[in-house]
Amino acid sequence: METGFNELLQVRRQKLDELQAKGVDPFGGKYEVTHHAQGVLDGFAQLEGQSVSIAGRMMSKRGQGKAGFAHVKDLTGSVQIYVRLDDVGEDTYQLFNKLDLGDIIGVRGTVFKTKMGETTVWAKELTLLTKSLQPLPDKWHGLKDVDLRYRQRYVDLIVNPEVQRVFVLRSQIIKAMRKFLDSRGFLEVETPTMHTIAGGAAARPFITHHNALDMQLYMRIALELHLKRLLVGGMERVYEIGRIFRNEGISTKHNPEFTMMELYQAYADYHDMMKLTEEMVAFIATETLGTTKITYQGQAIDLTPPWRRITMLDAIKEYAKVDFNEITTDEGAEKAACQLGIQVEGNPGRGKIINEVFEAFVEPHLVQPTFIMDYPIEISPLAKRKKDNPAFTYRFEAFIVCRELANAFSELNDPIDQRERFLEQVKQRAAGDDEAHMMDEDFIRALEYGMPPAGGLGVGVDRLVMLLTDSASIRDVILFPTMKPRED
RNA sequence: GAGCCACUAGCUCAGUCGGUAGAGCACCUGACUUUUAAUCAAGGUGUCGCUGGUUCGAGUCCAGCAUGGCUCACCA
Repeated sequence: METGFNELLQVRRQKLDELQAKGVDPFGGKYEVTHHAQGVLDGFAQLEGQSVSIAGRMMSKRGQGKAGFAHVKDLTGSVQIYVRLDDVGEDTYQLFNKLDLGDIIGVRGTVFKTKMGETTVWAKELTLLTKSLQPLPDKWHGLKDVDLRYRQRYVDLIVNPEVQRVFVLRSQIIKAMRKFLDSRGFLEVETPTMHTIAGGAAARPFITHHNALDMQLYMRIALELHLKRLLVGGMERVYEIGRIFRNEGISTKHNPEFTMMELYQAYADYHDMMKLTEEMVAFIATETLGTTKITYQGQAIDLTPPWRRITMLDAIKEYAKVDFNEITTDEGAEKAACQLGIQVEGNPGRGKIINEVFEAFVEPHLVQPTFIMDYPIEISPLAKRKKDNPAFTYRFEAFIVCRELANAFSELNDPIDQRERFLEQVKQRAAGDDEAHMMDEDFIRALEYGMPPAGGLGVGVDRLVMLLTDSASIRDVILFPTMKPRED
């Protein structure tokens, strides 16, 4: 036997050896499952006295000498089994006696209700399907250690039922999103995750290397530029749900890799995108939760369309009592920000100052779903310029519980303007802003072939899942969040 | 990247003034043929995150480091 195990691990390995010595396969094979736990509970009226076979992990055991009870947990829930020496025979009863919490078993038996009124499977046969060699966490307190929960998510899923619920919901949310978009004629596509130019967003990329080509590659930071190339190619409605990677800080709202949905619709504008956003979120909520009225961390949120629409400047006027319509110079903007108590470093310019004022004074109020419209051009290098005010763009972000949920615009399809915007970004990059965009000549060339006017939308899928599952941390909606390795 | 906090048995947690390391669950042995956080009796589990320092003596005090959590910065 291997050494260096603590007593608990040694005992389980010893049991494994004993089972094998008796000819029992502790890591068995196929098992005919006719019912799930919840199905047995729900179907009691029809199933009483009938034979069922279930399989799952034994989570509790109460021996009573020559009989005993246990709970078997599967994907749907857990159901009690009743094992009696008289019914299963000496060998099987010995096996049952030796079972550990965490072992995976198959049980065939008849459905009945105990004296205490619990629907239970009265075992006629019991089969060990997988011996568990590691002890489970405390059956009452579960696994609380957050570090361990994320590192050993498999254990978290076994012992904390609400965790499983979140990830089932996540799957349903994404399914509902696809259903909504497919029904509106959007085509799902896949574009490269490794880019020669990391574009489409302001973010630091991960850098990797291709050996055979001996070249540097970036993990994508957005889906945008490839999807827009597809509009040029004539794919009028496209979307992608995909992983993107940003080499930035980790927090309860940020994981280095996360899931984004982006879509592009030819001949639409950002008003269409607002309508689509609110309808899609409402659809997903209804489909998965059965309602558009939800609670997030104790706050009541109403996702029912239409959502509030307000321009960034009007919102600032409302919450900060400053009208940037009347402040047209960089100097004036800087002065106004100073008066509001915002530190301005360098010469960020009016647009970035407006955005900082917005973040400080408006964002904390955006609890209910709100579209903030018309972002400054300086921070929107891929959005179409407003006809009546070229300092702003046809861009909006959707906010819920003070967080950005979606970002969208009427897409810039003027290649000459786009080149100038990229050049401005390149200048900022040269000045030390390593989150500024890179020049993408091929994207410009694509626009020169002609991209139809279009609306585009990006939705942070993880944040949507957080909202709909009432999760406080992004790590609670990502199965295996990024963690530093621990010295074991 | 900065500040604060946490880290003790497989899990959840106590640990007083610096003086031989504790409980519940889990585990082991026994009793119990409708229990349900089953119960009853008996058993003992440990690199007190790591490395140093102070001290006759450190889980406890001090310093550094690791990992995590929260807040902030960056960002979505």
